[in-house]
Order: sequence, then structure tokens, then C-alpha cells
Amino acid sequence: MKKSGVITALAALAQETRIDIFRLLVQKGPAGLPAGAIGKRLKQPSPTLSFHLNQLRFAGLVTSRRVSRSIIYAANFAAMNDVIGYLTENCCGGAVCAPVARSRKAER
Amino acid sequence: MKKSGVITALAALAQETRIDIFRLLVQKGPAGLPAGAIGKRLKQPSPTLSFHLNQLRFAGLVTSRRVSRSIIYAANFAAMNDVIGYLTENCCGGAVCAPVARSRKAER
DNA sequence: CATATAATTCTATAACTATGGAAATATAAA
DNA sequence: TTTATATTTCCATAGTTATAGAATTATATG
Repeated sequence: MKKSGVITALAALAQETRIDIFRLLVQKGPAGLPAGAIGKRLKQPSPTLSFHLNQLRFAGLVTSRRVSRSIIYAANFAAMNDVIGYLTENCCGGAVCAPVARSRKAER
Repeated sequence: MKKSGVITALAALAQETRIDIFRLLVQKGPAGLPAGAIGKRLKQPSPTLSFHLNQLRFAGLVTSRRVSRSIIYAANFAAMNDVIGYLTENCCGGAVCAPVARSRKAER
């Protein structure tokens, strides 16, 4: 994965509403969720939501497909994996983020 | 690690000059590099560099210590590890970014 | 075709981020 | 204590991002 793509993906995730959207879609798996359901769940007005979904899509982190009147968004797991792979290889000393040992567990 | 801290770290890395600074510091390891050397290497005027170093420090991704007239910056590997841990746990289906299998290798 | 629903695009505005020159601060050495 | 070096802070400006109402587009149904 190219550096510019990683930067775009990090920028997409570096925003409260968007990381919430992405985590929700990760939970939902490949089935995804229609835009309206996402907005309802995260209490966002439709133009705001549409803006954020576009950012995520532009970054390649989500896919979208129309099903009747709804547009279903789903997380692109492969893209996220690439981002994590890049960070691990380039922004850490390798697989375990050398030279410091594996740290405490993730909180909420 | 809390979500807000992850967002701050992602925002810090989602910028060309800053990801370059961070990668350089990762290469240098715990010994780090003085601000001036970073600026020379990345061809950035000192106020611009100082601004970016501050962002990285605020995000907890780098540490700084004065040594004589220089200020030495170093990557905080533990912090980066936490960020990667959060992304793996919350923005992927788990350790291998389920439900899609491990993908192609990282490019440059 | 009229109407309802789902989502987007348009647009204005507010807020935030990046850039870099000039000035200030900290430390060291002559 | 004057001068040089390393870095930061101050400030103005330009550029980018987020928000949400109003209008528009796409699809389905009576």
C-alpha cells in the first residue's frame, strides 16, 4: 500500500463520527447497513452522514451498493488490513513495534 | 487506549510531513534525532517543523528531551503499539482483520 | 402519474489546520 | 558579556474540513 493511501485512510478514521461509522460497519460484517440505519444509530442528519460516508468511501475503507431505495455501506476489511500492515511495517520497528515490548490491553 | 487518544494519534499521522518525521524517528530508535537534523533531512523551515513536532508530541507519539542546545525527539513505540492494538481490536474483526483473509504485502 | 421514501448534491458558514517570516528564548562558547 | 546556535513562540494568511438546511435525484408503490 502506498503512503498517500495510508494518509487518506488515517485522515478518514481520525474523526469521531467516521470512526464510529466504521466500527459499526465492522461489527455488521460484509452484510453492511443502509445509510439511513447508520444515521439513525449515530444520530446524524443525512447530509452530514452522507459527507462522512463519502470520505470513508474515497479512502477506500467502505464499499457501497444500491439495493432498491437504500444504499448499503460495508467495511472494506482488506483495506483496513493494508493500513494496519503499513503502520506495523513502517511506523513500528516491525511485527511487535520494536524496540519496546508489547503493551497493555486496549480499553474502550 | 481510549478512542479519543486514538483519534488524536491518527490525526497526527494523517499528514505527509508528520508521517515522514515519525518514520524517520522509528528508524532512529530510542536514540532519536535533534529537531534541527529532522528539519534538514525533511527540508522544513524551523517553525513549520516545530509545529508538526508539537502535534506528534501532543498525540503522545514522540518524546522530547533537551541535550545542551538541541532538543532530541524520539518515537514512542509503546504509544504506536497501542494505536495499532486499538485498530486491530475495534476496526477489524480481530487479529487478522476478519472476515477477509490476510492481504498483499506493504509497498512503499 | 402522484406521492412517499432514501439518499445525495448544493451551498453557506463556522471551525480548524498548515505554512513560514519575524521575534523571542535557551544554552554554550569566545 | 558578546556572539553564535538551536529551537520555540507569535502572528498573519491561506487552505481544508465539518455542519446542516434547502433543493434535487433515484426508486418504489398506490
